[in-house]
Amino acid sequence: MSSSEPERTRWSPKPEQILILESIFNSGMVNPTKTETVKIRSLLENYGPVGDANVFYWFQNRRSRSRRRQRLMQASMVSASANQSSAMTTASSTDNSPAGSGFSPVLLNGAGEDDVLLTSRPWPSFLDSVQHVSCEPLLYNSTCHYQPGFMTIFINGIPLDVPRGPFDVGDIFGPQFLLVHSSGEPVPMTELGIVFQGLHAGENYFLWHRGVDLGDV
Amino acid sequence: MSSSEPERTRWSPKPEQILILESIFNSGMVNPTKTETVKIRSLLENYGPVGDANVFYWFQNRRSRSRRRQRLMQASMVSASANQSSAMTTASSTDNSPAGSGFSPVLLNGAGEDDVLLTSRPWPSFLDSVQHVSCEPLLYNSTCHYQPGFMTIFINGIPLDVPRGPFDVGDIFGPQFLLVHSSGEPVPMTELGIVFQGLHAGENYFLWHRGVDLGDV
DNA sequence: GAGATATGAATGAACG
DNA sequence: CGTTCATTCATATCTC
Repeated sequence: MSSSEPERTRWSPKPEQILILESIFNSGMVNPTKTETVKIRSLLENYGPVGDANVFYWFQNRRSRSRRRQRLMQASMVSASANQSSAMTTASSTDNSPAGSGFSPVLLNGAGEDDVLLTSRPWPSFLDSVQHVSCEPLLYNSTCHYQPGFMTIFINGIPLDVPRGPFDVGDIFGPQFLLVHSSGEPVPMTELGIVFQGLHAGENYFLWHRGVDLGDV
Repeated sequence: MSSSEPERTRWSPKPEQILILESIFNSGMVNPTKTETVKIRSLLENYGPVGDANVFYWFQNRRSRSRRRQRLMQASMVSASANQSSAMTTASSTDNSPAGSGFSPVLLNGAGEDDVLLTSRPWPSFLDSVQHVSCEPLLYNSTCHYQPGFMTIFINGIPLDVPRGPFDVGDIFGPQFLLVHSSGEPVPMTELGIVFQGLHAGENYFLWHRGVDLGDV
């Protein structure tokens, strides 16, 4: 009977899997090839059942929604010139970063140690010693303490307001950190630790602890 | 402390905003473009803070749930269609309550039924003696027997194809019925029962039995 | 004020 | 790739 077990369950990525996927995406690999997809899948399998299609769809959706959000944001910016007061409003979520939902630092290694995926990119063992800094476009800050001249970034999912323009890295993050763009390029700063260009909304950075060697990844 | 409790509050549309959204949806614009979404958003902002994403989600959910309801309704109606000949020519002022299937005949007034909610209208007791005619925009006709020149309407959840243009009411529904728009206005027709303007996709009508007095609601 | 319902938000899957 | 569908999660609202 009727045994056609409906059982249609769609894939629900585990937190660890999401973290891996986000890390990969934010590292710049936004559109993995078939081969890379398979590698990623095998990495994810250490944390639960997952298929290549799931990985494929995940990246497809991630790209799509990332762009859509940017588009919507621009559109709303255009008409935002009208009403000052309440300005940016509600809606929700930027993206991921389930702040405080039992996430820990960064950890990426853990399981599939051997043969880490991303051979082509500066991806890392030093990952577990850095902080992930995500500069969300500040689209939806319904809750916030937003104030002009500042932007909200997320460090490992925890929000923090920083100046939009130049600022002192040591002042904000502590003297032991450098900022590295997700591309691998360090953010230019003076020897006094002043970043002139500020952080770019929508980009991802890493807070790199000076003690770690970046050269040999 | 410090508990910057994210305090994620989700958008709660104001009654005026819901009315606007419902009006737009019922006028046939069930899937606004991005540009239209932005315009709608700015319209809604006159009554409270709202973002593009809210509008986007609202329409997406509205479509989805409208469809789901139609599906469920049809499904539960199927069971009831066992005997009775063809249909609706019998003004079912009598309800046959389908044993505990949750749904019964028409009743629209009941709870916060979906399409109604415009409380300001002359909404009446004679409702339970009429047939609910919903003109869904025929968006999703994957299943259907759709053919050009016709549109699908739902009478108490049962689909029926009618011409898009003028048609003879008596011919389609039987001589004892009039069509009344959900606003309470009868649909204009000649004394021969010909409706010239046809039915408007997305609108809701009632098949009104001529024996019932419309005057005193 | 606990449970049921309504609904905003999110997202996996898939279509065109 | 943009868009849409279906399902699920989370929370607001309602009811007893």
